[in-house]
Amino acid sequence: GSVSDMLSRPKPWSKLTQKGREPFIRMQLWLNGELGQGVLPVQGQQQGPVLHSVTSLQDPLQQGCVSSESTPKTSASCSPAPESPMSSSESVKSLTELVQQPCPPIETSKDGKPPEPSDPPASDSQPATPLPLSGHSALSIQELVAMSPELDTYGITKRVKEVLTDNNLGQRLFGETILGLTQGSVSDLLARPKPWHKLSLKGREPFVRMQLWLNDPNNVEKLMDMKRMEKKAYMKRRHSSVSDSQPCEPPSVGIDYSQGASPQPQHQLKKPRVVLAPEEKEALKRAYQQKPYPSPKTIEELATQLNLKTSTVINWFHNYRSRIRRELFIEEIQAGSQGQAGASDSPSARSGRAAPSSEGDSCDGVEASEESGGPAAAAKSQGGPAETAAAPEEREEAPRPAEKAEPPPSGTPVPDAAAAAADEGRPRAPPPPPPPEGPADGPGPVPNPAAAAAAAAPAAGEDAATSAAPPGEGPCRARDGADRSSALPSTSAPAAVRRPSSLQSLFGLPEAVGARDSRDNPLRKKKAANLNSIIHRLEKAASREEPIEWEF
DNA sequence: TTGCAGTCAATATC
DNA sequence: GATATTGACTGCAA
Repeated sequence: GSVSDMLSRPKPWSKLTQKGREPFIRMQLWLNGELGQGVLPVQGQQQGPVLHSVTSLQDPLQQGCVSSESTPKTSASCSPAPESPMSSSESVKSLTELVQQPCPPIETSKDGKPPEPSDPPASDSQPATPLPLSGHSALSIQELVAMSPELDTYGITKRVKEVLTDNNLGQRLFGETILGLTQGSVSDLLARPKPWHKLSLKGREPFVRMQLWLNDPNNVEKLMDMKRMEKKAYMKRRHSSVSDSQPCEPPSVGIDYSQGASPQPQHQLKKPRVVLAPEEKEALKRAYQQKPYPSPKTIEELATQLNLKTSTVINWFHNYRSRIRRELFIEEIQAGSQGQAGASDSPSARSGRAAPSSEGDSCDGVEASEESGGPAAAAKSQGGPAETAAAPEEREEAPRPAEKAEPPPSGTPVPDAAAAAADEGRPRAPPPPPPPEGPADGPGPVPNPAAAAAAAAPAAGEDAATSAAPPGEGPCRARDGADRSSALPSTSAPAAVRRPSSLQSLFGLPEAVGARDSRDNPLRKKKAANLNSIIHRLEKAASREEPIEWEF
């Protein structure tokens, strides 16, 4: 009966208690083959050990995150190769060790990368899988991910960034060597980590890897070695190619996809990257504001009017929604941590980030923030409607320059921002032909895309929506204050509740939540008001469209 | 079929 | 040269 219930109505990980997670861990182990023996000791003596191990496993990861170093526990060599039929308890145990060891299990050798077998030590058995994981460690990672306690993704990335920066290590090297990801992904991950509970198993993997890496006392040295080796290899390549007077190919490790065949095809295969013009983006954003989930027909129209492929429009919406969502997460986290510790820690990290980084986008985030009203819900409800709701809020952000990043660009718009700002400012967006900017920029591929888009976008009725954002501006963090409470849920709330102690230190956002708000009170009030209107509109929209549980 | 999470990889910026 | 941004793609789930 329990099984049936569990299989048909599994609770989300974050809602489970330690005990409640156990069955899932078992299932995961089973799926991984670790419990294949079919002799899973349900109850009985074994149960004890199993549980014990499982629980104990939490520490390694957490510790690290906290700053442990405490017990580098250098357990012998890493060779607890699971694989072999071992009892679940054993397997778990081995994992624990794995994490604790100053292990550096992950190494990469992505294609031509010179990575050399750098530290053959760790890799015992199995040849590495395509990814940087070495043999069994790949398996272990997955298991670790499955059983890992909630990790402070923000804290982890923060530390990683610090370590990388302090040691002058690049994201590319780190990503390819430690995470098995490309530079762009690493950058994105470090800049916009999603909260643990919002991550899928796969999405958690990089964080577990990072945590393991942070726990490795020799992490930096190892990377440095890699760096050196890479340099050497590069020099060698260069030398040889030069001496051979051969036009050396791009340093890109000469991936030979082209092998065998002529290198030509490669070029042809390359699709030129589509780069949307600012006007086009504006138009799309505007359309998004009115309808975050446009119908195929609308997409079609948009594509036509903007002279883009429908797939491009579709992709754009997907990406935009998802990125806005992420911005939201970050804001929540940052807000949380800010409140708590002021800037202390890593000045660079947070502040730097917040401001400059995604500027325009962060602003998007901003918009996102406003979504907050819904967003919270959105986040919570996973996408769906909530977002829709949120969306309306979106106002175009003022893309570009720094200032906007700043706090109170509100009243006074900035050049381009102006347009956008205008929109917001100008209540009821619909009235005024939305795209004043179009012209400004000059000859856009599309005559008046924005307008077109706007037009295209149904939305109609709730123009209100558009206007949504009152003078709000305060793009980023709008929601903070007000919404925070509700929004936060995901990220911190649950966590905090669950494991206060560790989490606290890990996540660094204690109950301070409320406290920090004090900072920009004025703004917050405004935003709060903003939220109200947003909520109002959302509810309206809700009634009209889909049923949702609006939780504000 | 649709939406989303994760990524890649080409570009843009710094 | 390193990092940030972003359009596109893959795989999965509902």
